[in-house]
Amino acid sequence: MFHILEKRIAEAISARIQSLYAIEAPVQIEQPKQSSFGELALPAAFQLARQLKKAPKAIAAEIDAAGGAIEGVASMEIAGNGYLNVRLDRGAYGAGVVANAGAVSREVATKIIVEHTNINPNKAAHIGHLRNAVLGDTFVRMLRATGENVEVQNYIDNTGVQVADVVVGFQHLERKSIEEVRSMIHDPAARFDYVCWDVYARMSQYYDEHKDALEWRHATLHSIEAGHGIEAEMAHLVADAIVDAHIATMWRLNIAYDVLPRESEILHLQFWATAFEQLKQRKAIYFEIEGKNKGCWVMPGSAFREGSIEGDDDSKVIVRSNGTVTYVGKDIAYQLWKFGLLGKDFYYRKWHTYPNGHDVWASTDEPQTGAPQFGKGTRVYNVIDTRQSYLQDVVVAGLRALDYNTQADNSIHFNYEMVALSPRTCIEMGIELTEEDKRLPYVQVAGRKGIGVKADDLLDKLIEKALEEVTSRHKEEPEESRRRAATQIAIGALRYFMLKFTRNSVIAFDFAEALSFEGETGPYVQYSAVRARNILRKLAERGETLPDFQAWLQIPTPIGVAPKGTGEGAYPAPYPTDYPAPYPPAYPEAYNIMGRQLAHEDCWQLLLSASKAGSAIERAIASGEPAHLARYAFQLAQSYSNFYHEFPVLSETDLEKKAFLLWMTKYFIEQLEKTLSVLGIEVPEYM
RNA sequence: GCGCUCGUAGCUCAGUCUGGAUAGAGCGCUUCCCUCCGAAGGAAGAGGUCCCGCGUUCGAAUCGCGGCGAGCGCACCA
Repeated sequence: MFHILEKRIAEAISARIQSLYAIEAPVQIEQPKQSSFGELALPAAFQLARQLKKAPKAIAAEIDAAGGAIEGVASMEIAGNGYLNVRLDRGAYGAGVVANAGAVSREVATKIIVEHTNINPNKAAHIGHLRNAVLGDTFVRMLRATGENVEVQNYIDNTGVQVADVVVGFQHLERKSIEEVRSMIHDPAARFDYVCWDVYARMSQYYDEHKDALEWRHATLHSIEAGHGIEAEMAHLVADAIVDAHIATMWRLNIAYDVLPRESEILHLQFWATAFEQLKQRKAIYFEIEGKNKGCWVMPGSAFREGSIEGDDDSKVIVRSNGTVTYVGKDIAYQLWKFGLLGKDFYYRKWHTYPNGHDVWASTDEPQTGAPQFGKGTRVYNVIDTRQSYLQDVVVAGLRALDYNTQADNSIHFNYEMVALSPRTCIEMGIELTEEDKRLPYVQVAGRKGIGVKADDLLDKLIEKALEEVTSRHKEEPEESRRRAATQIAIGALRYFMLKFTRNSVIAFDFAEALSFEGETGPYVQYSAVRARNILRKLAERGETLPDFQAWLQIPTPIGVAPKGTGEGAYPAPYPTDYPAPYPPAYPEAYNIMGRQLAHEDCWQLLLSASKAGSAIERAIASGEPAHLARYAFQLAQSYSNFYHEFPVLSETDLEKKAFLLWMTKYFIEQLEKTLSVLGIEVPEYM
């Protein structure tokens, strides 16, 4: 509804400017600084002031005087130094919202790929990984909410150094046999991902003290690459088990995947060999015959770095002098596959079925039947830490060098800053800090040192605290039900916490802050939905039913776009004049009632805010900031709090008013729940 | 050294892309509000050199240049 008005007003004002000054200008629409200024602000006069050499205020006055009424607009006024502030016609707007005007659905044929999570399968997930997964998952939900077809990929580096190091740790430090590792995996109490966390940290420390131990790593990597030997077997065992652990952890947060492309198949199916041929043929890379990169295939720095001169100083090695490919090389091949440009595909096997019936598939090198089609996207978002910007630039440069410019343009590094730990939280966790560290704003997470907060631990802690809070308020409810509510609250708190910061802000993770359920938090937003639902529940308990407000307003069903303009049809003018309209409304009864009820500021602000859910999602996609949608949810909840305190709905004696307040409550719930579901947050039954 | 990002209230952050109205929110602090649709809430208040300087502009937190301070990158690791 809101975007219809925006468009209509922009067009009308644009036409006025055209006829007044013969200037073709796109009209910008802003939100006024204060709600008392109206609903829309047009800074058009400022832009024209320069061209016309006239005071903005005078121009605004001319534009204001230039035309007749705009449908849906109650008044316009000149404010500040030349703003045109627009007040909407509340009756018309309200009637339009009830009639569900402007609802659109669309079908798309193209596919968007979002790659996120991508955790090394060698230890438990930590809070840094959570930021990645929550950002990625929320962005996926945002895209899907607007009708996009989205495929979620989680890349598994199951053959890399990090997995190898855990294998080395099990063999040489822990002296564990394959059978012992297997039995740990099968014993849920052993918490295999936690075991690996410690083994990895210990092994990293051991390398620091015994450089010759690196031989073990090399031997293990060699075995993994060759695909046989006890090391390779254990590597697969470890990686597969940890992938399962990550899937389980993320599922706790309502995060699921469609496909797991694995590095092992990229190797075995020779993805790189195919990409290598393409890169050589197109001369995107060349064989270096001198300098420090002698004997390597390199991509010149000029390909991916602005202002770089040809020379080997900042060129990037793609194939090492020993003939093995670097990570970036493999990533170029993978990116080509995502766009369907490699001319090769994986085979797939079903990896896991989620409790809701959704399947996640994994790549395999053996032919299988019955798998869906993956890859072949038209746009690709890679949710990756901003520290890898340089490498992502190289990947995109690879596409460009192969003349895949459209795909290069559609390769988006959805970057974000890291999650660190606040010094206070480090101390709480028993991590030793120097005096210098204590004065820093944050301390970096380091998997090699075992410094970090495990995702499952954090979630458990949140659930425990939420359960205390829930129990203190609902002793009468059964344990299972309280635990369910506590879990939903914990997830709401965690997801909101990860989303409230914009992407390029470093999060200094702090337990006290993350465990807070007050103020700008997920639980605050959930609470407003719970309170609204309570009203409807109490209504039913009293034996009353929710009035059919649409029928009350004499708006015909089925829901459709309101007829514009003349109000022809079943509701002839003249309409009652207690809420005068500047033009004949589509639904006179609705127009009157809504106009009357929405005269209350808190009602109007809530309706307006709630009606913007759709455009909030679109704006957040446009800006690439899930944080903006989180903020919208919070503001909508705040708006409801004002409404809630102002209007005791159930005790209202005026029937029209009560019907309106109940409808308002229901509409708010619908819009907030829609927004929360895009944020991946559920609303508990009670809290 | 080069590149990227950041510097806004005591703290944590929005706002900067696209310049415009008295610079916002949450936390913390000070005072209030439960005969209840559960206060995980609400009302009110104190709190700002938008890092500094110069420039562009009718107008700069926002754009440009130069400083200062902080972080992150710049492997034949991933």
